[in-house]
Amino acid sequence: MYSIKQVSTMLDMPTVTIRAWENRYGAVNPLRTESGYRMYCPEDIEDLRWLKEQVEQKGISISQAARLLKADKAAQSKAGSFPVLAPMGADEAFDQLSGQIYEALFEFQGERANKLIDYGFSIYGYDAMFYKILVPVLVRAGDAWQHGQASVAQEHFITELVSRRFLQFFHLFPIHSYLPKALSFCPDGEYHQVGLMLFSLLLRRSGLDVFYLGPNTPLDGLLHIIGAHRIGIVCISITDPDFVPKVDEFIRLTSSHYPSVRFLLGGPGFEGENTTAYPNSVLSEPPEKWQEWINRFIGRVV
DNA sequence: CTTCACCCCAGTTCATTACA
DNA sequence: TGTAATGAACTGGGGTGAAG
Repeated sequence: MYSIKQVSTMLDMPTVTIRAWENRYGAVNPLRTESGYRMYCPEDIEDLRWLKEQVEQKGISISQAARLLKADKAAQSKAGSFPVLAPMGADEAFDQLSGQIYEALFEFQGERANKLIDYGFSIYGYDAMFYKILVPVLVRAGDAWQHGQASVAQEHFITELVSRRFLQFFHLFPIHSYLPKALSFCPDGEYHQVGLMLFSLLLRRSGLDVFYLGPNTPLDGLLHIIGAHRIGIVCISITDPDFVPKVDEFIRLTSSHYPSVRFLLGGPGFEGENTTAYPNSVLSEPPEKWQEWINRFIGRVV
């Protein structure tokens, strides 16, 4: 949860304007502390960001944008808009929603998938949505593609849409300037970014400023970025061991210019022995331990 | 067609009070 | 002491309608 000051900084909006939008148009309805202070959840921040975009980029008046937002939310909450979840355990509910999102995406029903995802965020919050619902969607899409049960187009469509939803959250978390900046990417030719994206999001949520370059990133020019922006940690993910020599060479070159930069290597491409000249940089922890690893890392650098 | 007064909308400022 | 809440008031832009 975030204070109005933090939201103001994140969205580059004066606090008075945020209050005016709430009081005049009911744009958002943040929770309050016992003393009456506003506390904004990620969904409130997303709503404000959406409203700001409508006003600034589409020229819609704030009153009209707020009406659109309310109408959209009312439509989403209408009975029948979403399958009513039968009484069940949390894991079953996660599996069911994850399955519904996957099936919608598999059928290229992007609008429906987005509404299901919005619905999930409003019900379960973002932690559960990431780990219990959206990550399984990505894993299932990857498996289906590998086993020939999904086409390349379907796998790309699913990955693209879910990735966009992930990356929206990059801008929501406050940055702690005392923490090192991170650069994360998959080298050119490597297109599988799911693990990298998840890890980068965790870094971002922990307060690091993350330069997320995504998949298929040419290595030329990265040295300049690392120097110009004083990058402290470089995260590289590959699924294919064939990329290891190229990555090793990049690390060697970067370390010769910037010895203090720390490298973090992840993905199936680094699994197994003797795949890289920098085995100490390989993140061997499973995804569920990544947050603990980051907490330990931050504890060491602060 | 132009001018002017009026109104509405949206953002901002200010004063006051209370909390962290 | 800085931050946040509330409410009133101010400001500027834009739309509208009457009068000339």
